[in-house]
Amino acid sequence: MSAPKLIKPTESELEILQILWTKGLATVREVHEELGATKNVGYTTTLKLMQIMNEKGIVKRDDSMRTHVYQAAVNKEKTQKHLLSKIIDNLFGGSPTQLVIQALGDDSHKASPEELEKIQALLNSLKKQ
Amino acid sequence: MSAPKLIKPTESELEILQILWTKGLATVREVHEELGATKNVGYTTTLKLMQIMNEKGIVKRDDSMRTHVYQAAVNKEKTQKHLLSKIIDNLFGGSPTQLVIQALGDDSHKASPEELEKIQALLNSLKKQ
DNA sequence: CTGGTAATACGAAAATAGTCGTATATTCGG
DNA sequence: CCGAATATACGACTATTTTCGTATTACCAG
Repeated sequence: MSAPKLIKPTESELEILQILWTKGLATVREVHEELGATKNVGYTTTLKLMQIMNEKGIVKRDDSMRTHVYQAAVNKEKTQKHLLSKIIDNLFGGSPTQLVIQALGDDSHKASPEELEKIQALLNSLKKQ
Repeated sequence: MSAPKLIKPTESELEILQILWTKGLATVREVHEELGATKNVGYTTTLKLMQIMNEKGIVKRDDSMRTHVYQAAVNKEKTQKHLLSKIIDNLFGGSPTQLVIQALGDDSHKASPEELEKIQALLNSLKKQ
């Protein structure tokens, strides 16, 4: 079972994916400990989750060693795009503009001037079409 | 039980909320029929969902008539902002810019020139700070 | 070798979400 | 008044997600 066409990770799975996307390779223990920063669940819970994700094809693992090494099997940008698309439909009635406006206006996640420039650049290229 | 501090509507609840946000007031049947455009579930399913939402305080209803009339009890923008904030953390590692970039690049939800102008306007006002 | 630590496997409980059937009540046309 | 249509209430079944206990196996320090 390789990478599935339609990926719909659950919330917990997303937390794990984020860690894997950042670290590249990681053991269950490493993931578990990083999770511990925000969450508090048992080790076997994390383990089980990652085993399930492996079955679903969301992650891959190298089990040639006693301590298995995991990595994400789904592309970060693709996954983000896919889920975002759902959210645009579910939460913003299909309007990405509304989403962008809310996101830029989110006081708890302010964008820096450099980031605003990035968005400006993208906006410029979109306008040229 | 009035409007709860932390609102976390499920997917189905979000679909119903969207309809209520648009219509303002609506009966179960009206919501159900609008839902029927994209989904296909039994009437009592929609009813039950809305009853549960009422218990949770997500919607309010006027049951002085035989046919109850519902309305959203949570603010649209607040809810969007709240959920978006979670998504920024869960899916984009806390970076709203990444989210905006992905959203604007979503081919299945293209933004019109007018919408791009709106975003430009917002961007301009953000840059002035 | 042996006991303690750490790893995976696995089953199953607990929590959450979604679905619908059936009972019952109300309304209304004829 | 009667029956069909339409409402709500409510329980229960299914599926999915999250959680963890327990068993088993591997590794290592002494």
